[in-house]
Amino acid sequence: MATSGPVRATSGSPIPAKRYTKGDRTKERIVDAAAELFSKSGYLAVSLRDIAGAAGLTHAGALHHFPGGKDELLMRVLERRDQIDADVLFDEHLDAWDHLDQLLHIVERNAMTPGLVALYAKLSNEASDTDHPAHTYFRRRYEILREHFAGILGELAGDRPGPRPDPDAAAQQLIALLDGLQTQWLLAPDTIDMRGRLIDFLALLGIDTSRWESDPG
Amino acid sequence: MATSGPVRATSGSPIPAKRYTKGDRTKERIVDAAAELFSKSGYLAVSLRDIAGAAGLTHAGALHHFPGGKDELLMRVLERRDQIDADVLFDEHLDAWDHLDQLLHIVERNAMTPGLVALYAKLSNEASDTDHPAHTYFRRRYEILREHFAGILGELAGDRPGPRPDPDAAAQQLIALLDGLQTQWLLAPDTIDMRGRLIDFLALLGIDTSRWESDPG
DNA sequence: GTCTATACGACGATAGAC
DNA sequence: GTCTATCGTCGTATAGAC
Repeated sequence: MATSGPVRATSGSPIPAKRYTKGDRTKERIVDAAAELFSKSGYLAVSLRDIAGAAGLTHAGALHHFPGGKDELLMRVLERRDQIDADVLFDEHLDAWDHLDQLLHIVERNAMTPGLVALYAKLSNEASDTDHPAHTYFRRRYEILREHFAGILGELAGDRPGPRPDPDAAAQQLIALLDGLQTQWLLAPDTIDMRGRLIDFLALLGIDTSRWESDPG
Repeated sequence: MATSGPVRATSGSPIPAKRYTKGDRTKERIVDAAAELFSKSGYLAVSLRDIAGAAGLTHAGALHHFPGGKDELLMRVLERRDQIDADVLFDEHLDAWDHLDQLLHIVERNAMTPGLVALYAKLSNEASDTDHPAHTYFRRRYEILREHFAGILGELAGDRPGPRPDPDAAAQQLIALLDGLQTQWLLAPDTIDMRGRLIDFLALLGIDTSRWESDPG
């Protein structure tokens, strides 16, 4: 970190905050277009030419900004979305109950953005191949989520009597339930109430779910 | 069904059990190759030329036997595998406890065939697109599974006291858990004990899991 | 009925001109 | 920074040899 600044001694201009070049704006346009098209049609059905066209250039032009090609573009879309969730999930000022509230909110929002949910669902399974471009990304993602929910569930389990289930195992189950519900919901949206099944599961864990009993207002 | 037999009157030979033509054998070789390649690399990464090559002919030759192309080949692979599971899952001579035993066995077998598990996991999420070749297949598959486990869980819930959860909702949760555990297990096999987490969940439902307490012998 | 040869359009990707 | 041109591969389709 100590060497990140410009150090050219002979030049009078230290190359300062030349933020937001034309290329940066183009990059953003491309990622915007990619996010919208991926959300609507998934990853595989969208071509680089489609994305570039929606952003107003050719596919070769887009490749100049994202040398990694379609894969890199995908990662940028994922990271941007993840940042939003991370901000609400990992707010350290919140307690365990607030964190569960946030989870409920994310589930409710997901139910309104099937495109992006489908993208994540497809990718998290494609990425099981070790050499998939998003493999380490998803491995790490699940690791973090598991740790996060294990902490929350462990905290809440302390509130009540009875046998104490392993919080890490419960976190694995919770995440698995969320993913699996999405699979069924994407296939047949009308038959699956993701929010309801999540609350059911929390109740099975012995958590007081009365605060979420009625439908979201 | 009444018209399935040969009816040629003038010929002395009624074209009887001329089973297993050369084409049938070729068909089988192609499906075998497709199953192996799909299991190893998924559906999308495998080309029709790869499959045909592994079966010893050109891609055009394979298209003669499967005019539906790659899609039809996929369905044949899925149907063949499903037949095996269906035989053990839907045996009407078994009671609810036996059915859960069968489920445990399938989970244990799955833990030894990651390729095929990965194929199913990827496909069931790809197939969320309405026009995917396997969409209706998976929709129906989940419908059947849900009905199956709802019956089992409803039966077992009757055995014990306390509040009666909706069997259909519990079945959705059970299937979701199985799918979601697979996703995590495929990404990081060492960190996930699918059998253990399944038993945990059954215990949460109030089912006596003492019969599965120790590791499989 | 079984299969090869060949061609089409679209894809991801690269090289090099402007 | 963006383009055109080009490559190899994909799924698919058709004609015709055997």
